[in-house]
Amino acid sequence: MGKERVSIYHIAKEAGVSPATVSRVLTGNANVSTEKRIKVEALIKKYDFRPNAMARSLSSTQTKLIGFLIPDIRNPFYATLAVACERAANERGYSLMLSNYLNDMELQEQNLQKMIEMRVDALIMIGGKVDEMVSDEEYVEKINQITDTIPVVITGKLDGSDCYQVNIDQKKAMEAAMEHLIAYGHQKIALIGGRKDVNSTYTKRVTYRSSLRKHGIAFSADDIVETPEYSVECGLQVMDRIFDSGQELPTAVIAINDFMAMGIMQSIRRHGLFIPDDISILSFDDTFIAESETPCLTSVGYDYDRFANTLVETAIMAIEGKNPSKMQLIPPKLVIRESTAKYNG
Amino acid sequence: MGKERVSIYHIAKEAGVSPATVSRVLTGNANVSTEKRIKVEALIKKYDFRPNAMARSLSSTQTKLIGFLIPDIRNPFYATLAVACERAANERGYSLMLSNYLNDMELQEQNLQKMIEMRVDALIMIGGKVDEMVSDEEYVEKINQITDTIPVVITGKLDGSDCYQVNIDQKKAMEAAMEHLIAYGHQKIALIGGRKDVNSTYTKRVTYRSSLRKHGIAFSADDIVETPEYSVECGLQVMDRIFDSGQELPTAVIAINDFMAMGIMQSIRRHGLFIPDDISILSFDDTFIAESETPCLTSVGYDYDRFANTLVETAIMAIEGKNPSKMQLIPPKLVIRESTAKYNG
DNA sequence: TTGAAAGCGCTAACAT
DNA sequence: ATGTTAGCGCTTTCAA
Repeated sequence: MGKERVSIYHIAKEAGVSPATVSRVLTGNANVSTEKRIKVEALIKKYDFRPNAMARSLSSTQTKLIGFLIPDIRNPFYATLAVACERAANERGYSLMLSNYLNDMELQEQNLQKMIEMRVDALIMIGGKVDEMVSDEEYVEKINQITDTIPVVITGKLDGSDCYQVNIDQKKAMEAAMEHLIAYGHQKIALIGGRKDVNSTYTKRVTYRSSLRKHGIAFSADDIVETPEYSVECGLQVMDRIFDSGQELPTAVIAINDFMAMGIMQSIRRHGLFIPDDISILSFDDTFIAESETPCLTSVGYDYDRFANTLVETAIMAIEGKNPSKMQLIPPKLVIRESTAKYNG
Repeated sequence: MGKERVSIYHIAKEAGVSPATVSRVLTGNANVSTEKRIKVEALIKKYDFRPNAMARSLSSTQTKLIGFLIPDIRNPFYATLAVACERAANERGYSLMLSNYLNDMELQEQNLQKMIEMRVDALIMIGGKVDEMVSDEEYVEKINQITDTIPVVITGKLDGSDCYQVNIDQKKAMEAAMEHLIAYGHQKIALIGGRKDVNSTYTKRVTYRSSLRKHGIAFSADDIVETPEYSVECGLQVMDRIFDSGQELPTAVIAINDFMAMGIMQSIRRHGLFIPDDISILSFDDTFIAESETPCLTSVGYDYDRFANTLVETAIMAIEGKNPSKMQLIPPKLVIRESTAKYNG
C-alpha cells in the first residue's frame, strides 16, 4: 500500500485554516467564508479526501447506519425489499448494514450484537423470531433492552415489545386471493405452505376460513397443508403427497409464497395436469418468479418501494425523535396473470 | 431511549482496574490475571456491554469490514455468492458491507466512496465495470488509486490495474457445456444472451466457436445472439424473435445465465414445443432457478462456497500483508438435469 | 466567521 | 501483569 492517509489536519494546514473550519465545510452546518470554503474544497478535491466515517461517528454519536436483519437474501422477496430499502436509505443519507441470519437463531443473535457494536442508528428486523405467534418472553426482553437505546422497526409481530411495526395487510391479501378464486367459481381451494406459528401465515389461515364461511363454502381440514419451510422443495413434496393420497384434488391452490408455488406447479405438471385448465394456482409476494413462470403466476404482491420507504422512513423518524406511528399497514394488490382461470367443472 | 451508554471506563472503574485492562480482556491479545479477567467479564455481562466498533476501528486502524460491491442482489447468482461470502467473512472475524450499484455507474461510484469513508479493510467488486472487455483508462486509474491504500479483489477483468482477480474458468465452463451437447448429438447449437463487451461473455463466445471448430461443426453467425441485459425478459424476446424469423431452429440452446434460460423456456413452451424433446436447454450459474424449473435445468455451476472462500480469503490475506495469488480460477462443474436430451433428429 | 480545545471510546506503546 | 498516556480523526462547544 503506502500513501499517507490525509486528514482534516493536512487539509487545514495546507489551506491555512483551522481543522474546525475544514470540518465545517465538510458537514456544511456552519458558515464559512466563501474564500476559505473554496480553498478547502480545492484541497479536498486535490487529495480526493474522504472524511473518516469512524471518526465522524465517534464524535457525532451518529453513524448514519441502519441495521437490516433478514432471514435470507436469496429469497427474492427479501432481495427486492432490501434493494428498495437500500435506495430509500441512501436517498436520506443513510446506509444499510445488511445481514442474513439464515433461520439460525444463534446467527441472528450474533448479527444483532455486531449491529449494536457498530452503533447503528436504528434497526430494521424482518421475519423470523419477530414474527412468531407466541412471542418468546426472553427474546422480547432482549429486544426491549435494545429499544431502550436504538429504535427498532419490525415486520412481524412481537407482543409486549416497544418496536415500530410495519406490516403487510395479510388479511386483505388473503381476502383478495379468495375473492378472486371464488369469483372464478372455485369451491375446493387448497392453502398450501407455511407454519401456523408464523404470524403472517396464521393470519392468512384465519382469513381463508372466514372467507369460506362468508361464501357458505364448507371447510375441509385437508385443504390446509402446513410445511416446515417456505421452499420450492416443500411445495413439490406437498403437492406430490396430495396426488398420491388419492383424495379429491382441489380446483385451485393458494401457495403461501412464490417458491412454494414453483414446487406445486412442478408437481402438477409432472402428474400430467395443466395450469390453469385443471388446477388454478395463486401465490403471495409477486416476486420476479411470478412473472417468469409458465404460465405466469397470478399473485398477491405489494408495492415494494412503498413498503421500503415506510420501513426506512419510520426508522429515520424514530432516530430523529419524531414520533412515527407504532403500527402501519401496507396494502396488498392482486396481480392477475395466467395461472388462474374460471372453474369449468 | 435513555440508559447511559457504558464504556470501558465504567467497567474499569467498577472493577477497580484500568481501562487498558478492560481493553485487554476485550481484545484478548495480552495477558490479564484470571482474577481481574473474571471480574471484568462479569461486569461486561452485567451491563451487556458491547465495545464501540467505531472507537475500536479508529484506534486500531482496522475496521474488520470488507466492502462488497455487486450489481444486483436480486439476481440469485449474486445473492448466493453474497450469502456465502458473508459466512466466509464472519468465520474469519470480518463483516461484509454490501451494496448494489444496479448497473448505475454513478451509484457504483457513490457506493465506492461510502466504502472508502467507512475505511473498509478490503474491497470485493463483482461484475460491471470491472468486467468489461476494454478497460476504461480513467476507471483503472481510479481503482489503482484505491489499491494504493486498500486491497481490491475483483471478479472480472481490469487491465492495468493492481487488483487481485478471482474468476470463474469461463473457458472450461463453456467447454463442458459444448462437450455435453455435442456428445448428445447436437450440431445446431445457439448461444443466447449477454454482451460481447463483457469479458465473461466474450470468453464464452470464443470458446463456443473453438469448440465447434474442434468438432468440425460449421459456425453460423445467427447462432450467437447478443442481448443488452441478462434478464428473463430478454431471453423471452430473443427466442420469440428466433421463432418469428422462420430461420432453422437450433436443437439446443445455451443460455448465458439462468434468467435468460427462464425466458427462453417460456418462449419455447408458448410456441408449443417441448423441452428437451424438441429443443435442449443448458444454462450457466446453476442457481436455485435451475432446480426449480420444469424440466429442471442442466446448468454449468460453481462451488459457491469455494468461490466465496477464495474471494474472502484473498482479501484477508492481502489485508494481512501475506501475498495471495494475483489471479485465481474457480473450476466450473456441469450439473446434468432434465433439460438436455440426445438429439433425435 | 474563525480558532482553540475538549472529548467521542477505544487501542497500543511505554513504563513500572 | 498492569497502569499511564498518547493518540486515532473527527465534531462541537466556547471564546474571541
